[in-house]
Amino acid sequence: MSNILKRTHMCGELRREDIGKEVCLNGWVQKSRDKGGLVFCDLRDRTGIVQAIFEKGVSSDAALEKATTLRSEFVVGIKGTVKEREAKNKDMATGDIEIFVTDLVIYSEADTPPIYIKDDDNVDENLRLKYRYLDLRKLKMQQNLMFRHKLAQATRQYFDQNGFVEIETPILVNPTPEGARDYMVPSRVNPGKFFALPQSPQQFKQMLMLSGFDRYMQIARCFRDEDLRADRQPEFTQIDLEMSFVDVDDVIEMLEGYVKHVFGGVMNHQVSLPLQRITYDEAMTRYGSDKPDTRFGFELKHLNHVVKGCEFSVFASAIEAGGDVRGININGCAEKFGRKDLDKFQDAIKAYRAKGLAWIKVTETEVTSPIAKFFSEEKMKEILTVFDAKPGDLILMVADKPDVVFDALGFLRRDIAGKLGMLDNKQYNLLWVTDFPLYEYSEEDDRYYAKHHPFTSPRMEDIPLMDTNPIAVKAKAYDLVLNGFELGGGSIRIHDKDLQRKMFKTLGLSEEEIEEKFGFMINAFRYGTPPHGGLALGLDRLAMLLCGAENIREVIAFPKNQAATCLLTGAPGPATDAQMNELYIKSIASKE
RNA sequence: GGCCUGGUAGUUCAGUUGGUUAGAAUGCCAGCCUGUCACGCUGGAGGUCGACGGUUCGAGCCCGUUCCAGGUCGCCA
Repeated sequence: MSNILKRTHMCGELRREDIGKEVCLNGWVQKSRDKGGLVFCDLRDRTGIVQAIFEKGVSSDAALEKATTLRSEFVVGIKGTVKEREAKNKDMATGDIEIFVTDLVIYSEADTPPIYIKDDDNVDENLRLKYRYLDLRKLKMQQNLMFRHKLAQATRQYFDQNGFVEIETPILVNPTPEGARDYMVPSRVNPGKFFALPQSPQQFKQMLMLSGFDRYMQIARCFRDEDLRADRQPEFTQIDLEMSFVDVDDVIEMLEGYVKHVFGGVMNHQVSLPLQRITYDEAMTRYGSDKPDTRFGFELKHLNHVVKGCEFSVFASAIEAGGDVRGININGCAEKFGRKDLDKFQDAIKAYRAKGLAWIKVTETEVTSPIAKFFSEEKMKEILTVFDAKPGDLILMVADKPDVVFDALGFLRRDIAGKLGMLDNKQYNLLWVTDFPLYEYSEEDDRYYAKHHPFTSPRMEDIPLMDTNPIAVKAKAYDLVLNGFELGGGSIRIHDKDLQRKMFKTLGLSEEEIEEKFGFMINAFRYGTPPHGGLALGLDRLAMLLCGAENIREVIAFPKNQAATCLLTGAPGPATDAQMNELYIKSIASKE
């Protein structure tokens, strides 16, 4: 006969209405308090915690005796009666009731765990990942993963209701020459050849459009062998979708419906549509970022026309070299930040290759600035006018190459807003950034790369510029941004074989490379291709932001650490000589 | 690859100008306790101060090297 108690309820669900019921619960001992003959035991499962009580006369002698041996994380089953508490606990959801236990089964005992099973411990990440199975016992982690489940359910529901078909695409794919580093998988039956794990299902979903599936979606695992960040894992999950016979507005409209559905459904937050749209150029000039956080101001101002040819050589020479002078007005903070703070700001933006930070403090009576001596009173007034400066304001300026200026100021405005407590995490500022450049230029490699990916369609009117002025070509590409985080991005794709070939050529691919890597695609376009486009959203990142978590590991059950290893299992591990031989891999190149 | 922060008891941390036997809280162990819920009381165990080297009469502390972790820049079509 089984000694497993048949569960009647979950721990965290019991309430006043259940008083009088006979219940069976299974779970982990959160904490046991032996008062000497009277034993309190907090029992935990994924729904919450409930107090059980063992007392002479109520509990069997055997149960009472076993109860005194209970320690944290023992796994037990109890049978008993729900009663109203003598002493209620307002801080517990189940605080009005407790279980008077008649019978106790100890399924397994537990050593003292190396980490505490409670939400607010700030134990080392190392230990959390090594003992992930314990870390995941925390109610917070369980709630995060259950939230993620709901998010995925809501996602499937919405796209199903809108006629999307969920289709799985391969995990073993062809290595790609462009883009992120691939995770490589050697092929045993094809000596010397390799699969890659997909960075995204991009080409397969486009093939599905060619096949006529019309609307596709997939919650797809993707892999990129790049360095990790707080919001970046080497394997991650995308909500991937593609639609036929659409242009930019159609995809955006479909996604806005999704955003409303999800925020309403899992967050109980009403999103008003349509969402704000700004162009890439506007995002950069106003916020210094292609994923602007619009929960606060501090917008960038352009100063070139005012300070061009001025005596302050840093400004003048930056402009002469084709660069920019821009700044932000930190309203009312002239007194808030002292010399030390300003030095720290300057150090911080050096990470973005900025060389220095110029500042102006405005008070009722005077203007203080280390660069004031370079400007006439008149000029200074002009500068202040650009920033609409008022007494008490602090103005920060950077002069450098345009991208350095944007990066530095984009960082500063958000960093300072954070320091000033202006980042309200209950506020959800969603917006679209549109009209991205099709290309970006790499000085290092002296060539153009696709800013999004090489299947992105340029705006029709910009096609002639692909040969003459590539950097000016705008793409039918769009990103969805939430509070300064890129939730996802997409584009209308090229569906014309000649245009696709032209695109590859402008990226510097040879005929042979085009044929080898993308020949199937250009060939496929010959047989009737619907205009199509789509988008991919980062499910992990979305879950993270909606949970209010600051790290993506908080919403992934078994994440990798910063070195892209799994501390729980030790992956990646070595292969045996026999395995290596079978895969025709001779030796490991030394890392020099 | 660069930069920043950190590494001291099972855990989270403190550790002054370099100076006796390295502390606290919590956890753990034993005993007591019938209304606790951060239970309480009494007692106890628990340390290669990340590692190696150097300076010094003397190093947790200073110097060098290195390892590990987190954050970040580059990178992430």
